[in-house]
Amino acid sequence: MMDRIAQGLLDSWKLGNVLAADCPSRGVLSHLTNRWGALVMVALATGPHRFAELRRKVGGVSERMLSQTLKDLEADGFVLRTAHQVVPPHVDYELTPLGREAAGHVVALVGWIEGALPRIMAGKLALAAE
Amino acid sequence: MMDRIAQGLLDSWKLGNVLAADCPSRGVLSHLTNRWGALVMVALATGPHRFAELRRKVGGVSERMLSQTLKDLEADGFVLRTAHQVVPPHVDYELTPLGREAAGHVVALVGWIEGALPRIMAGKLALAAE
DNA sequence: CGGAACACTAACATATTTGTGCGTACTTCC
DNA sequence: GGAAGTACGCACAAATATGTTAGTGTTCCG
Repeated sequence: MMDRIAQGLLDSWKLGNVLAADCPSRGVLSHLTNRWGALVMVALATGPHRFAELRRKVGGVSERMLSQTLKDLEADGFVLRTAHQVVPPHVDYELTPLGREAAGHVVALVGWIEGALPRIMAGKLALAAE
Repeated sequence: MMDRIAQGLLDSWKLGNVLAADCPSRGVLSHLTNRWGALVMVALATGPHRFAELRRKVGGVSERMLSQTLKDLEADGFVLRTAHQVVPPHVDYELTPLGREAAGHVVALVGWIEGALPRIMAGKLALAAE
């Protein structure tokens, strides 16, 4: 059933594309799926955040990586950066409409992983025990 | 609207988890989202494949990376490896039921990217032109 | 009989990603 | 007055990811 759905999607989208080494979608995919991209999207899915706020929310990210990641996502048009010209700097990051669509899928994937985690871990234990 | 949905999912799943640096889901996420993991899942979504067949289908992957990726996905319980004991080796890879669930989300994300690519590229051009 | 295909693996070299520490120009809090 | 917070950029180091090459043992093909 899932196979039929997947096959249908593959056919309708002519999904040979990403599988081709030189498709531009590879770049976008990597921004959304590298170590921090997905996490930032998840964090932003709940609304606008300031830089330091994001940094605290996404556990383990360094300032450097966060700004890098945000820059990539901004360049892809997923994130809107708004800098208020005040003296202690104040910058807001939020998802664009396009970003919200992307975030929906990322959140779905991440959410599924979390939900399936018990089953995944159980499978790992079974393999390890054999 | 999307925000409300995302917020709801986040709350119901207590999604602080992935955002926490030490959640095991981080590992699974990285296997599904690193350079080749997602592509292999997409390729396998259409049915079982042999090693060399996958290698040809996923553009640009080296033998080393492919076997590494497959091993990771197998360890997560997403891929089932079946080795037929014949003399020119013959090994089949296919998604497990769990893997099919995961692949559904990955295919959805990748598919969306391909569909949204025109809009994404248009946005990039607009930014570059300014 | 030479060569390709199969499904890998080990060793090594390189590329890319990520982290760390420092500096900024100012303000607010104690 | 000293410390901390703000949103980064830069240079350098370390870690990780990826690629390259060569090799395995057999069988089929020309």
